[in-house]
Amino acid sequence: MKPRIVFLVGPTASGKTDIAVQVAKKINAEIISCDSMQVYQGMDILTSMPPRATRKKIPHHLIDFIPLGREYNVSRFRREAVKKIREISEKGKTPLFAGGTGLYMSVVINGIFPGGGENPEVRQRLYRQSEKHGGDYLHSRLKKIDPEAAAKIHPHDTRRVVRALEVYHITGKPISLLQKQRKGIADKYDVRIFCLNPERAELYERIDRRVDRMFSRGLVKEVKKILKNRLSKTAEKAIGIREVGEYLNGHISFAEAKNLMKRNTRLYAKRQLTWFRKDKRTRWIEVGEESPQLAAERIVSFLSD
RNA sequence: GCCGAGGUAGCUCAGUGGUAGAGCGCGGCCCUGAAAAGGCCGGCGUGGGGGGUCCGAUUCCCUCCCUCGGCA
Repeated sequence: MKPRIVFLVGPTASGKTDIAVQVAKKINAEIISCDSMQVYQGMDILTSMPPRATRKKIPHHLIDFIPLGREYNVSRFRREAVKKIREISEKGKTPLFAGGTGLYMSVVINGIFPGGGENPEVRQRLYRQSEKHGGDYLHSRLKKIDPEAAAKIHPHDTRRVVRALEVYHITGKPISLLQKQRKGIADKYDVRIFCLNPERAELYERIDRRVDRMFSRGLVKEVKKILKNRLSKTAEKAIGIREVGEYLNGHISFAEAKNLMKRNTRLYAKRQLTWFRKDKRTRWIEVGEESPQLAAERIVSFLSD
């Protein structure tokens, strides 16, 4: 029998943190965070980090361990996650991934393509060219070396066009070819995916409440402190940093900052849901007003299927 | 009460004698080394009510209602 790995995902503010802890207790699991922002240290309020007290009771991994200025990415996450899976399994426990970053989940399950490191110089040069000659210029170059990728990537999606060219520059192979050479864990493990799914209106209310709560818990102060650091490309993109920053430098009002944060979080939640709809193995868990314990019980009951 | 401006998408507003758009919102989607990022698609509408002119009105005319500003 294959060892089991459980993924508990869902849009932001859907209640993952609490439910994950309850599930972990019931199935003797350790939690591996699957969240691109919670890896960073110093963003407790901003990322609604699970409180230290709960992390003490149930071990949480890949969380709160990277300085704000250090670059972090899918590849590092994948490597570390795979290692954690092994370690937790060796202890006879179940790895329970909990978080909202769809790409990170997908890369753990489906693998990452090989040989695609970064080359900052090449990347920078490509972005400069894109600015100078317009987005279509790079896209037409991509068309020549990798028509398959070019057909898939929209010319305006500069980030992906640049990445495809960068990979070709580094490896001499088209990215579309490399991307077919991925090895995931799906065949070695019994992968179970659960996605928390509050009703949309309810989700948006929860998001609003959460943002309000962040402010009352001292978000402004936290962001002020964060902004004293040099931030990695990822960390600086956490929702709230720009909004609160603009408030701090007087460009927008307090109320505007708050509303923008709510709106941006809603848009983010929508994008998350699109990700989660993709994997057809996903079991959708409708959540409402019930307690985390009850939701966890329902999830655990599905595990014996 | 009088004068002026205006009532068009959920919101802010543009436009036209041949039944209407834009931004935001909202919905859907794509995604593999920045992913809380980046990108794509979708108009979702009794054009304030009623009447008139016209082949045809959201557009012109009349009237009523409502909102805002000024004067009383």
